[in-house]
Amino acid sequence: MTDTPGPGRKRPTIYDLAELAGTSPSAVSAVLNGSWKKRRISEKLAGRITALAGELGYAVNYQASLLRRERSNIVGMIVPKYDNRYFGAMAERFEAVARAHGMFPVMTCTQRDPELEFEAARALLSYQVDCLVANGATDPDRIADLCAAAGVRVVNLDLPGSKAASVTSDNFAGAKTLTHLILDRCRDDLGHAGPLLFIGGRAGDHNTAERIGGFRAAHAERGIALPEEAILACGYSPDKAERALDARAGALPPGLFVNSTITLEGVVRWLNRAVPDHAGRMRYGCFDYDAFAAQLPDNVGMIEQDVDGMIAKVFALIEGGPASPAHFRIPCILRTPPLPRG
Amino acid sequence: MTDTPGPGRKRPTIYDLAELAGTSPSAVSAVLNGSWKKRRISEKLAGRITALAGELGYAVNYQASLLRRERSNIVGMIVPKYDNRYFGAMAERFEAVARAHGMFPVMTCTQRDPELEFEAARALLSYQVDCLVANGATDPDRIADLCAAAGVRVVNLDLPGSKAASVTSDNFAGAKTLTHLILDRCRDDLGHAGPLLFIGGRAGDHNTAERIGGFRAAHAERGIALPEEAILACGYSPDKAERALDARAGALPPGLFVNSTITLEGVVRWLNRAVPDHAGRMRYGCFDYDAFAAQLPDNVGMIEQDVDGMIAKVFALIEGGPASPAHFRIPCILRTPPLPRG
DNA sequence: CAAGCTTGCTCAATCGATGAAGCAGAATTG
DNA sequence: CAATTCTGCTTCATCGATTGAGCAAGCTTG
Repeated sequence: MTDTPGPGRKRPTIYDLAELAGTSPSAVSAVLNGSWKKRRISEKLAGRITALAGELGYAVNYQASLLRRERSNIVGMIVPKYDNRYFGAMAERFEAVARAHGMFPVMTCTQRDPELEFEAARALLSYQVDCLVANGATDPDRIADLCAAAGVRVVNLDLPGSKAASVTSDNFAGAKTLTHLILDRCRDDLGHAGPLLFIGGRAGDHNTAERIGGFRAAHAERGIALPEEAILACGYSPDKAERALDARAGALPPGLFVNSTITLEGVVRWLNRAVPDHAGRMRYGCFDYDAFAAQLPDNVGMIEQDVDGMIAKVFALIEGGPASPAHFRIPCILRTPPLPRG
Repeated sequence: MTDTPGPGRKRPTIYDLAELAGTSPSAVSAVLNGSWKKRRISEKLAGRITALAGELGYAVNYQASLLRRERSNIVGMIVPKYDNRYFGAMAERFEAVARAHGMFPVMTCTQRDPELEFEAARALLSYQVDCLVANGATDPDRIADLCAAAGVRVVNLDLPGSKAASVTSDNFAGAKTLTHLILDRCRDDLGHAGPLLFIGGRAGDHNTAERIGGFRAAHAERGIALPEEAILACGYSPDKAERALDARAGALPPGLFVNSTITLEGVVRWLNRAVPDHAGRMRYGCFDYDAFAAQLPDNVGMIEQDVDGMIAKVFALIEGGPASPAHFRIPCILRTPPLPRG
């Protein structure tokens, strides 16, 4: 295909192609961007140019192309992390759906750093995104202000903001459902009436707060009093969970609501270490999904966030008319083990 | 900060700022891109322009800026998938290191589709990447040709190619080490001399082939004969593993080499279903890492690929001089359970 | 066969940022 | 005080693709 490939070569431009084909740059441009029929370029010339472009490995310069167009068709998303199932799936789904809508997705990972978050948003604006998805942004309203000044639409994802439309999981409802399930199983399998222990996350965290709300609501609906010590918002990491459990006074209730698989990792480690005979004598559920964690014998259910549903809603908002700062809560999916255990 | 934010606004340009500040566009440009000292713009004017830019939420138009510069400082990477730990970690690490090197990372996910792979590479070229990382590309040489024509450097990652430098895990050595470990534990804990069963992956797959090579080599080093049926390259998915195990004739050897955590999921499911009393009577290892899988009682070790090391090598190649199509194999990390089991 | 339409192109302005070259006016020097 | 240097700007061409306007040749039509 390529003549004599080698580094240090200049990328061919429409001017190069025009000279080689003995025609004008605008004819080349029209042929290569598909507007040639409209611009009455003959099939013959079009064929010649296309073939030449193929030979030279021509690729448009978007920098030049987009400078001239008024819409870029680029959708940007900032993401806190990739290396966990939830945000990884978000990133992947976002890409696929953007492409299906004829847009070009650009993502950037902010490492949960609020300053980087803002800089990343500005960088994406500089790439002339038509639209920005602020995924898990700690200060979405600051980003919304920036985008408003640039006339760029924003949608918040995973964490809500007040200045743009927001799509999140229905953390409250999901947590309430899961809490009821764990309470049911504690009662049926172990004869334990509650309350459960909530572990993991940060109380200041919006989603954790909503989940704690659901956790409390489920207890309230059953008339179970919930002492303050029943909420251990000790952070997410396995180590923090282990240390929090070590530091806890009093007997461990046999029912646990674990706020993420990361935390569950610490919980399992702690159980294996500190409660040698725990097998079969605990019931827990986790707000997050992991295939191996789902197979742990005393795990009675996991909440999986509906990533596809959330991304679909995001694109509906992007395509839809002028966005009001509404908050859409997407129901979560409860995953229970295939067979009942005893 | 912003006056009256609202959609449909035009992004401010240096021309807008120049008019508002009563100065020329090039002064504004110089101030905003930091070259103002060199261009002898007064501190006073610089301050005025900077303040104005802040007020209006100005962000450079990279399309225009990059069109004028000769290097873009954009590094592109194509990735097969995000939603697994390995490629998720790759993506995240790639971003972080690119930023640390003062480059802007752009990634695009190819869904393991060879055609999309090529199109994605072309799209990244259109974004004027200075350098492209072809991660897990099924046809890296085709991409290398395309890039050579554009004078863009390529580095292959995870899967090697012949026309550009390649960085992969040392799959052979990793698999050999893991095989020896499993054989040791089979002998010591269960009195089983081998051979093991290899399960998962596709034999045509470069990395699987290398791992099978390591698996064979370990057996050969111990003088253990390895029948053909000991290699079950049945694909990666849990279902395929389950079905392959169902279809297998003869007794299951007590030692397994599992080629990925995805496959392990199926293996564990099958064991739970088809071998009720398997606990404590099996030893297996997995070429891949997952925190929960690591806690499975009969799992004697997992191979974690050294993502940080691989990405570091990739950037060393990017920064380094003219790249020869050498193949660098990065050693894997063996992760064994913290406490010996019996 | 002149007037008008169609076909198949080319011309030239434009998008926003950049930076070499240039140009007043002030400051310094001999 | 003329010559030179320095300061602090401005002017303008440029990057590559796009697109409205224009133009020459060929074809219709009355």
